[in-house]
Amino acid sequence: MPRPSALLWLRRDLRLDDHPALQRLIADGYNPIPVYLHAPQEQQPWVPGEANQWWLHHSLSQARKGFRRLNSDLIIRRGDSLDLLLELIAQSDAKAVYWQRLYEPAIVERDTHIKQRLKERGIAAHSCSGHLLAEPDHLLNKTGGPYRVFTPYWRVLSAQLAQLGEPLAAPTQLPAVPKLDSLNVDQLGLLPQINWDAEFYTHWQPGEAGAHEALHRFADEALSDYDGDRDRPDRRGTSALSAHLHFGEISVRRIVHDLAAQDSAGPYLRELGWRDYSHYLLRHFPQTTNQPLNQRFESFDWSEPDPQLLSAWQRGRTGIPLVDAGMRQLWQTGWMHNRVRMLVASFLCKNLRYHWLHGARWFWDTLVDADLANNSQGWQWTAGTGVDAAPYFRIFNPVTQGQRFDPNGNYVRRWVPELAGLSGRAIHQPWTVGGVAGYPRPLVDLKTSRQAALDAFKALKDNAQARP
DNA sequence: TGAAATGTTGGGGCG
DNA sequence: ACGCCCCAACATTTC
Repeated sequence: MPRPSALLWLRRDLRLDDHPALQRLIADGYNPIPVYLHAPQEQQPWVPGEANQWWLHHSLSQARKGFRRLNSDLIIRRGDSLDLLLELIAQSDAKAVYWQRLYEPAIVERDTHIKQRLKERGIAAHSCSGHLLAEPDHLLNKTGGPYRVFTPYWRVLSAQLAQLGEPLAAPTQLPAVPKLDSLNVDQLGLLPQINWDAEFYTHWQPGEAGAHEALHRFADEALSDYDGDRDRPDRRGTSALSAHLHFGEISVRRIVHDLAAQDSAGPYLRELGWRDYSHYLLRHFPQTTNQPLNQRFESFDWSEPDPQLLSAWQRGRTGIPLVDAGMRQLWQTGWMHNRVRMLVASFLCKNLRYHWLHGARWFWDTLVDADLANNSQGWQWTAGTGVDAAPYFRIFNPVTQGQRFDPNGNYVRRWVPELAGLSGRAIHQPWTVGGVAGYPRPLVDLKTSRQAALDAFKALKDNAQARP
């Protein structure tokens, strides 16, 4: 008797290597039918943005090639996930569905509902771990609540890394899938309508092969100097694995496994810990995609955004070189160096005093690695409204930061070519040499806007004390 | 995973 | 020789 089939419902686990859901499906005696169900509407109100979709298009194409190379396929459909699953089950006589768990609130709710509906119909539904280093529900402090500070959380998580287990090898062959209708990736309409992504292609190689290439590049060229170079936007000191990780083209366990042998891996593993922590926090505080975790900030006096100022920030025309360099790098490549992300965020939330959601929404649309957990926690961290967040008074000075982390001005020079002629010292403060034709004067004064932010935060604090 | 203001210290110039 | 001032360098405090 032939083996029965089961659906392998791929979502953001577009890989063959170290794929627990795939391996468990096979171990349970099924033939996998890999499917991708396009249903962005189910992620309201955070429907994936443009840059994210660009990456998804290419990641899906690569994943489909990967499965076909093993004699399998990836069936692509669009609609309502539950309807599509039931339809596929009827058409293929599949007996079970396997998938890898995700932690965004809307997806958790959907998956819970789907699991229940499938079980009612006698279809086995198995959600597997694999996206994170640890299941958020399994790490709690002594009082049974979630860790609200990163360091104790990381102490516990990092102690568990030794017991992560070996990554599961990719299959070398898969059974053919039955004849089923499938869309082409093109038919999902994921690529932008305007020619905005042209430069993306020179920076990124979406897909599992590109993910492993990036890991090797990082391990060979950057990991040993990571502790110092990760803060240098003028160098290739970071892993640039974020988008690959977001789409599950490589598993975080694979990364830890391949890097942990190197003595210098510690600081990078800690950054992976921050990734897990963001997902952990989102799982335990699902409202933080739209609301401040620290409720005191509900009544904070954010400024009403001036559309022109907001647009200047978005497109890198603020007159602050390092801020503009970062925002242009984002617009042109779909990515921004992490230190510069903190800095442009600090500028928006503190110097302009705009609500962090304005920044979070822009990042959501323009980052190829846009990830709801990382994005929400990152913005709340900078705004000072989150868990273990930067205190309100920690306001970056983009001039000082530029002199410290882009000392020769090469990063600014690359992304703000109007300033290329200035020296390393003047390039972070062109107004001190009379400005540069074609480049705006600073839209806000760093000193006075900083003071205004401090005053606003102080008012919030006094207000809180006034009504205990 | 800050910055700026304020405080302290110690060497050197100078009367 | 000594006190005084200046100021850089560093440390501490405050937001």
